[in-house]
Amino acid sequence: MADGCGHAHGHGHGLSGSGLSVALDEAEARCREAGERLTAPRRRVLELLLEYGQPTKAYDLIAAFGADGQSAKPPTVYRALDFLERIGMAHRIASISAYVACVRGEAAHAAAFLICDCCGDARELDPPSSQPLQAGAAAAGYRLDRVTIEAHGLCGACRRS
Amino acid sequence: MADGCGHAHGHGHGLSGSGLSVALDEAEARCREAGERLTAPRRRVLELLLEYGQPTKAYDLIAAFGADGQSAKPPTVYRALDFLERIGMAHRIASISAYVACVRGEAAHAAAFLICDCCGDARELDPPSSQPLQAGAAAAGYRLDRVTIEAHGLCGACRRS
DNA sequence: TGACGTCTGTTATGAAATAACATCACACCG
DNA sequence: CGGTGTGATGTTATTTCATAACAGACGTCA
Repeated sequence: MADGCGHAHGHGHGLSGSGLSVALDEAEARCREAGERLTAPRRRVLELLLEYGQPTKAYDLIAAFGADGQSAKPPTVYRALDFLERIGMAHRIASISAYVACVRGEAAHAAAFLICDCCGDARELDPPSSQPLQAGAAAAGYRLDRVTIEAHGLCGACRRS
Repeated sequence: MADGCGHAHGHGHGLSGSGLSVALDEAEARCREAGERLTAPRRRVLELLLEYGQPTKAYDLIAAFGADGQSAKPPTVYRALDFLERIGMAHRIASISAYVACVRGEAAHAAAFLICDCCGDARELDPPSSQPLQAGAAAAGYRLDRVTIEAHGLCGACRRS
């Protein structure tokens, strides 16, 4: 978490309790529909991401993976993250090397993030129309596959303090 | 360079010879105007980026840094990259952990990239209007600072082969 | 000329991600 | 039911990417 601004961080918007269970069960159902399996490690990583509700480092997930305080091995978590990303239940925010859960119902989709450089929190937006970008891509001969927008700045809470 | 598509890569658009010298001299002039110094390591890193003309890994720059085949130490290159990025003469493309020179005349600016997942080449576009994004940010209470768009896909050459 | 800010050189370490391979679980089909 | 193939996991090790920390050099401006 980028710091240096002297105020409380970690504003909590994560799921817990029944909200978490429900979200996980829905995720499992969505996977089944898509012919995919939400296996134990995948489910566990998704659970952690949903609990945290903010961009989380892969190694934090690795450290928190075991219910008993045991770490996972890196590939376990990275593979789960790849899976979740592939089916659109998580995103990687490359500019901060972190991962967030995504509750949108779509498979891998374009994503836009507002990222607070102070508290490290992020908010996912509906991406603005990619039409101008598509036009630019076509003009350059490119065929686009996936687009990510990462917008850095300060969130309201950090801006005011 | 992401590969696996069985055809030639490394389509060459880099600077060399007098074009390179001119670009470097211009860069030096622009720095001076801005009250910044294009010191030797900074100039060398910019030179390498301009020569390559495509996204380049930091450690490739490190390896190529010395004219005599000697490597630089990582901080030397990372500091130069930070500087070049700060004044808008280079960009980091986070999704592929690579760096590119930028010849636009503006200080640190929003950037949009088309990135070919096959040959690893990238093209910088004028970013589409950030207005919808700014609106979303304002609604969420964010004040934006810098925005990067990274669009992955296939370039014309790779798509056809 | 001396004090300050900035940049550099260097050593060392930390953080992020993947390679490679053996093993396991499951669906499908004969 | 048992074989077969595909995909997922467990495990060890390594690679790749980036920064911390500190000493010394350089320029500049009072």
